[in-house]
This record gives sequence, structure tokens and C-alpha cells, in this order.
Amino acid sequence: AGGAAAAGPGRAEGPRGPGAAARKGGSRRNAWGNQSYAELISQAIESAPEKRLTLAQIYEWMVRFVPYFKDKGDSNSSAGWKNSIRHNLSLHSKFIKVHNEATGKSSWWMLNPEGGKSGKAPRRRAASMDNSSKLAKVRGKASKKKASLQAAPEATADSPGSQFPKWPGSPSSRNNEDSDVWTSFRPRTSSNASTISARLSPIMPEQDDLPDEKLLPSLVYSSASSNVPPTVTEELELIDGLNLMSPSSSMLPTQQSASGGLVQRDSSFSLRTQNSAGQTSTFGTSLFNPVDISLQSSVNRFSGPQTLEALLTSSSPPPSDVMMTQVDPILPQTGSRLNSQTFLLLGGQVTQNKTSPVNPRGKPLEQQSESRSASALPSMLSVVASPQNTASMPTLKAPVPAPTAQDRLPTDLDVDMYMENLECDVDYIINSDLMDGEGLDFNFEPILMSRLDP
DNA sequence: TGAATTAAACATC
DNA sequence: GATGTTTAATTCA
Repeated sequence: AGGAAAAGPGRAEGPRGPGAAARKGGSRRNAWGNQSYAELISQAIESAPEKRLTLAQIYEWMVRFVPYFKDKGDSNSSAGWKNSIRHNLSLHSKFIKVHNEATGKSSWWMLNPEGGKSGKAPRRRAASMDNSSKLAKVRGKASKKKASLQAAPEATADSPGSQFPKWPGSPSSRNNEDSDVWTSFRPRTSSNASTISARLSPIMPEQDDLPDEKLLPSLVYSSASSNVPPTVTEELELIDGLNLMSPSSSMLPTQQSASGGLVQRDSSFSLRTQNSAGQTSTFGTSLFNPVDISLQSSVNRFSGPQTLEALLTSSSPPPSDVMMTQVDPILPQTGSRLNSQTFLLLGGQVTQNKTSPVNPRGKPLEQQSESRSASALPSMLSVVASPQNTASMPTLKAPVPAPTAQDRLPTDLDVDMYMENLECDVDYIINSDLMDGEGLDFNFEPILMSRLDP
């Protein structure tokens, strides 16, 4: 769940598993550290407010945030690793490709909300297929691909999951684009597609009842880009007629977070710029890491206990430091600092960075900064730091201790439950207030019940 | 043995 | 040429 990043696994717990990699004190698994390409990619995507990046942006991210690739951005030295990046994107089901009609360029790559495990796509491993079966199983890749990419979305309407609901809120989503935003899941993930789309709905418990608390964040969010003009609201509503509608305005800072992760408005803290191609680049903020992600999730879901606590008690001190981080994003000069920060996140490779105050690329940051350096400002905290999220800022201070089995002791649990209740209530309230009931059936009952169920 | 890296063939735009 | 998909060889835990 939660894609690579979020969910438990967060990574392919392969033999080299999470642990191995990250902890393997000392030795690095790869030249850049212990993270796998898939993890790096996941982080890159996660770092984008919209949780999606084009291939080129992923490359960029690598070059900017992973020292090892810093000097390997040129075409000469990049062939290899870029090939690997592409290979990984295609190979792992945790990455999904979303058609990018807006720019007419490459697709967006996102994390599969389904998690896709780090693993291999369902399809993969046709390993020992003979040619004939291979061809058959290729699922008419070529043709189909083309069809899916060019034909109207509804083309495959019947094939379960081959379709994806409109995807509003693309960073670059301009009104007209929104309507065209659709995804074309590769056959590989088609089996999940329906599920995925289903998950867009805030309440998607049925699907696999999994208490997968972390699924949502990664997907649900983007619909919300706050830059989506009110007029777009209707479109948003198309998606399951749920949560997506709030964006227009209404959401108040606190409400946002209160909406229980159903709608994450990130634009507020995302840095978004347009490059020459007119393509909007948004990068993000919260950089990586399962931890960070979970943090994000928590935030979205009302920030979890701590925040709530803070809210309720209003005793938590305004995280001034947080503010600072939030600010940094503006400057290019933060490059070095950034990097170190980044690195911290990148699997604890602090060593490497720390020592090398990186000057983010010899070249004038400006250009990049101009168009995307924003990305760089991975003030991992920004997510919460945004003014809008002020309320939840405190969360940062207490970097969510990944809930361990122990943490999940009754007591905490109770608190969580309590929180969750609040979350739902708030949600309910918000929704009712903002949506006039409009026949939207937000029935949290089941959820609550099940959660409360001892 | 499976996950991951790397290389490369091949297709599409 | 960039982007994507696949296959295969190889390494590693």
C-alpha cells in the first residue's frame, strides 16, 4: 500500500530489503547509496506536490538530489542510469503512467496507489513464455498501447480497469486540460486500474477492506490543486462525485487537513513553475521517505494525534523552525543546505552530503531554479509548513514515529480511534456544510464502526 | 532464489 | 532523440 513510499514496504523488501539497504551500515549497495532505483524514483515522485513527474523530471530530480548523479546529467554519462530509470518505471507496478495530454509530452509517472508493491507487476514475469504465448500475452502491447494513448479514454471502457477517471488537478491543469487528463494504465496494471480509480473515492473501503490507511494520500490529493479554478469544480465532481469538489475554495486551512486526507491541497506549498515548454513543473516539498510520507499521510488525515492534540490544546508552540524551512524554498542559494537535507532523507547518506556542500550544479541555478529549482527545496517539512496547514504544523516537530507494533498499543490506539472519529466528524461536518448534502452520500458509519470495533 | 542493476533490442512519437 | 517496454545477463544477500 501506499506505494513504495508509504506503505509498509515502502520498498521492495527484497532480500536486500529495506533493512539491509538502509542499515547496512557503511557499505553502500549502489554507487549512490543503498537505495534502489525504484526507491529513488518513488521519492522523486513523492517529492512532487502533485505526486507525479515526467520522465525528464525524474531525471532532473536524480541529478539534483542524488549527488552521484549530479555530474551525470549530460547525455554522455546519463545513458546508463536513465535507461535504468526507465526500466524501473516500466518494470515495477508501483509506478503508473498517466497520460499527459497537457503538454503533449511524456507521460506523468505516479506511484500506484495500490501499492503495486515494489514488486513486479502482475504481468511481469512472463519469463518463460515462448514466443507465441509471449506475443499473445504482450497484450497487444503495441497496438493496444497506441489505442489507449490515442483513442478516447472510453475506448476500453469495458475492460475492467483500463480506464481511469479524469484526473483533475494536474499541476499544469488548465481548465481545458482537465477534461483530457486521463490515464492509460499499462496492461500490466490494468488489473488494478479499476481498483485504483475506485480508490479515488474517499471512501473506498470496500475494495479490499485492508485497513490500508496509507493508500489514499498518494492519489487523492492531486485533484485538489488549489489552482483549480472554481469553475473546474464540476469536473472534479465527476470523480465519484466525491471529495473532489471542495477545491474550489472553500477549504480553509484547517479544513483541509481535516478533510481527512481525502483532499489534499498541496499547491499552496508547492512551488510551481513553468518551463519553456510551458510545462508546469511542480516539485515538492516533502521529500521522501516512508517516514516523510507517512507523515504526510498523517497530516492529511488530520495530522494524527500530535497535531490534533496540538489543535485541541492549542498548546503546541508554533514551529518557528518549520516556518523557516518553508521559507527556504525560495532561494537558490539554499542549494547546499538543501542537499544535505535531502540527503538525510535519502536513506541516511548523510555522510556523503554533509561533506560535500553541494553546489547544485555548476551552472547557474537560476535557470533551473527558475523553472524547477523549486523542486529542490525539498524542505521536507513544507508540506505542513504551508500557511494553510499551519494548524497541523506541529506534526513536524514530532516526526511521526512510524507506528510500530508497540506503538499500537491499546492506549495509543484509543487515541487514534478518537482521532479518527474526530476526523470523520470533521469531514462530515465539512462536507455537509460545503456540499449541502447534494445527495452525496458520505456515509462514514461503516468505517467508524469497524474502526471502533474493538 | 528473488530482487536489483545494467545493457540492449525494439517500438512509438 | 526521447520515451517506453521487454528480455537477458549478472550480481548479491
